[in-house]
Parts: sequence; structure tokens; C-alpha cells
Amino acid sequence: MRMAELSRRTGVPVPTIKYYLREGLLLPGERTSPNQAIYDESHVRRLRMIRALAEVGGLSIAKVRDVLDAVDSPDEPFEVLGAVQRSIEPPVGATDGEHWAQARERVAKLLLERGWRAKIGSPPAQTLIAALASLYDVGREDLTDLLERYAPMAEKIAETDVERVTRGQGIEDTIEGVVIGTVIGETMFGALRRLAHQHVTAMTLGVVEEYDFGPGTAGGSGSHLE
Amino acid sequence: MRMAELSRRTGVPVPTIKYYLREGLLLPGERTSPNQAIYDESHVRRLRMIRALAEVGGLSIAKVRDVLDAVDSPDEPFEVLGAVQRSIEPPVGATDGEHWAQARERVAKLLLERGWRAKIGSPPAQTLIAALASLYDVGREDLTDLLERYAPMAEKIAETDVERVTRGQGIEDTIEGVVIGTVIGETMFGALRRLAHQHVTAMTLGVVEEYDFGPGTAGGSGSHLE
DNA sequence: GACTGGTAGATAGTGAAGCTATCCGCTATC
DNA sequence: GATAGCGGATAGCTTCACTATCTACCAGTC
Repeated sequence: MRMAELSRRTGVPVPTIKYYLREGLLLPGERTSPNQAIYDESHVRRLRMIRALAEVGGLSIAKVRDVLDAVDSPDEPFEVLGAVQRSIEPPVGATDGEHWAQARERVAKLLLERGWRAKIGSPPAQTLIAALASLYDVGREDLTDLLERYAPMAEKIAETDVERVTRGQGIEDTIEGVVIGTVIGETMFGALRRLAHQHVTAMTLGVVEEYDFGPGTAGGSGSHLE
Repeated sequence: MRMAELSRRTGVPVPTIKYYLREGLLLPGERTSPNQAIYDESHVRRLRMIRALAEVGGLSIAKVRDVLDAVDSPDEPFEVLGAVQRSIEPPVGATDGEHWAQARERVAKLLLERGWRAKIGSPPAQTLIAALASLYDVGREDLTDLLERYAPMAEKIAETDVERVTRGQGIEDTIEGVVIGTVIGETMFGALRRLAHQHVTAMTLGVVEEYDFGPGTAGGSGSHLE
């Protein structure tokens, strides 16, 4: 197929496809002459993957490229996981400050206690330290025990993910599964958690009447408080 | 204190504080004359909250404002949760397409089966539908059962969160806890999940040798791994 | 009481990100 | 051979989150 059909099949505008080609997210089509090229199913698939990672996963174009580069590399799944994690992790700001050392200590202790084979310097650990430090910063150390409460559940989820992704599939699919599981899975789980928040809060607070978390304003602009 | 000290105490540059004032994220200080004002601890606290939500939680400035508006409102915690969820949810793209109806059906069934008192039209449900639809789009419906696998775990986490946040505190702290628990908690849990991925993957694949998910290329700058 | 330096508020500028539009020479197809 | 579409290059646009500059003013110091 040519570019117009690729655009039609994926819903991505032609100029945007050209942009992705320029940025190296999408491999060029096969040349049929100096200024003509054809595309195939692999391009359709790749474009859908780009849109999924960017729109659903919320990754920047640069991060999508890094993640897809990792998928394309011939490395072992474990290496790919590392590359994906490095790619998707948001940059951590200051690695110091009043509470940083305290937070770092606490994360180090957690890794030790749970016997997790993960390094304190790895990207997710740095994110975790930053999040914990910010709890101290805003004066809510009472909430920091969420760390220890979350840890076993995160481990259970990770076991689910890994089991899910490694069972009976080729290496290609496993690696792609790692990427999708990490990125799309995070979006899914976050949304589920917020849905569960609605439910549990309603139960706990005994909300009985009609409630509606629908998409915002009933007939007004900006504010949704009357 | 005056603006220079507010800046020093929080590490936020003066022009940025002015920007936050303009954007309505920070309440103006108390006037002492037509062009002088003083700030207090509440401003320090608020600024730290802004930075936590923006940097750790990854929210845009507009979303931070919406979230803080919700915190400031005199509504019930349940209403605040709804407002926070509306504020933080990333906009969902197309609400149609080949697989949308299928995904929506599946989410509706899940809500029913688990007895969750949450609406299919609520922001997290829409996000969930979009994520599920993208799995179909990229041809990985084999991974869609993550939905049912994640659900009970999300519920357990939500119970933890709600229990944690409502126990023995004033209404103010509870509401702030809802916000922090939702936003910072998500960052924490995501990081923990990725850390657990490292661990579980290493275990499953029998990785024994030294491995290092450190920040990229060895011998570079930045690294605080030995 | 002049001087120095900080202050509020307004306006304008900056740089990155993610497209979008236009142009050019060429080509496939009717 | 007319015409619609193509690949590739370049330039422009919009949004976001600041950052810089300017003006009029004020507070403390010598």
C-alpha cells in the first residue's frame, strides 16, 4: 500500500506519518523508484503501536522512539525490560534536599527486606525516592507507610505480568508483551485503581444517593463547583 | 516573609512564583501597601504541594490548579475525589473505532461482576476502555485478560488507600490525603511495580550474573552507582 | 533625604514538543 | 499527455511552562 492507504487504515494523518518517518519512529517504506515507496502490514502495526504508546501510555515521541528501539534490538528480554524502564521513567528532579537521604535509606531498606534484586540506582528506585521525599516535603510523613503497604501488592502484580507475558509465545511476542505490559498495563492499572477508589469511597462513606463522576460541567464553563 | 524568602525556603525562583500567582495556583500574599505583600507558612506549604503534584505526579499546571481548587472547595471528600479524578485524568482520544464498543462492553461487565459502584461514563472508566481498545488495536487481545487479573488487586489497593487516609484525622487532612494518595500514590505504586518487574524477571529468567539498570551508559556523568 | 535594593504587576520573549502546511520535482494511471 | 498523488525538504503553528524586562513604588541605610 502507499501512504494514503496507510493513513486511512490507521487514522493517522499523512503529514503526521511523514513526521514519524523523519523522527525515526517508523521505518521507511520499500522503494519502488527514487521517489516512491510502498508500505505493508508491519507499518500499520508499528503505527498503531506508536499511537498506543503515545496516546494511551502518555509517552513523548522521543520516549516512544527509545522504547521501540529497545523492542527492535536483538537483546534478551531482561535487557529489553531495562531499556524500556530507562526510556519510560520520567526524569527525576533534584537528587538532594532535606529529605532525600531519608527517603533513599527507606527505599534501600525495603529492597533489602523484600529481597528484591533491584538496584537503588535504577530509574524506578529513583522515582520512588523522589515520591517518598515529596511526602516528607509536604509534611505528610504519616502517609509514607504506603510504601510498605504497596510493596507486596506490586510484587504480586509483577508476578502476574511476568507469568502472563512469558507463557508459551515466541521471543518476539514476549518482548512486545513486556513493552505493552509495562506501558499500557500501567495505564490500565491506574484507571482500575481510581475506579476502585470510587467504589470503596462510596461504600466507606455510605454514599447512597445518585452520584455521577461523569465528564464535568452540567451546563457551565470552567468551574464544576456551583 | 516576603517573596525572596518564600523563594529561598521552597527553592522555587521568584519569577516562577509570580507565574504561579498569575495562574491562580497560589493565593496572593496579604497586602501591606498597594505594592507590597507578605507571605506565610500556608504559602510555603502550598508551593511545596504545587511542586510535588507537578514534578512527582507529572501533572500540568492547569491540572494542578484544578486539583488544588478541588482541595480548597468546601465539598465532601467524595465530591473532592470526583473532582480530582476529573482533573488528573488524561483526555481520552477517539471514543469510537473498531474495538471501542467491544472494550466498553467488557469494562461494563467487569463493573457489574465486581459490584463496583462506579459509572461507565466516569473518567477512569473511559481511560480503561481506551487502554483495552488499544490492546485490541495492536492485535494483542491475548493480553486483555490483564483487566480481570488486575481488578481484584486494584480493589485491595483502593481499600488500603481509603483506610489509610480516613483514619483519625480532620476533614482537611483527609481531603489533602485523598489528593496526595491519588496522585503521589500512583507514582509510588508505578515505580514499585517496575522495581518488582526487575526482581521477578530476574528470578524467572534465572539471571544470576551482575546486572545493572542504572541510568544508561557506563562511565557517564550523573551516575551514583558504584 | 538621597541612595540602594527589593517588590508588585504587566507585558513580552524563550525554547521545547508535536504536529501542520507548503513547495518541488517526479511518477503512476487513465 | 493530463492530472492526481507521492516522497522529501523546509518552514510555520500552537501550546506549555517558564523567564526576562520594565515601570512605579516602597523600606531600610547612611
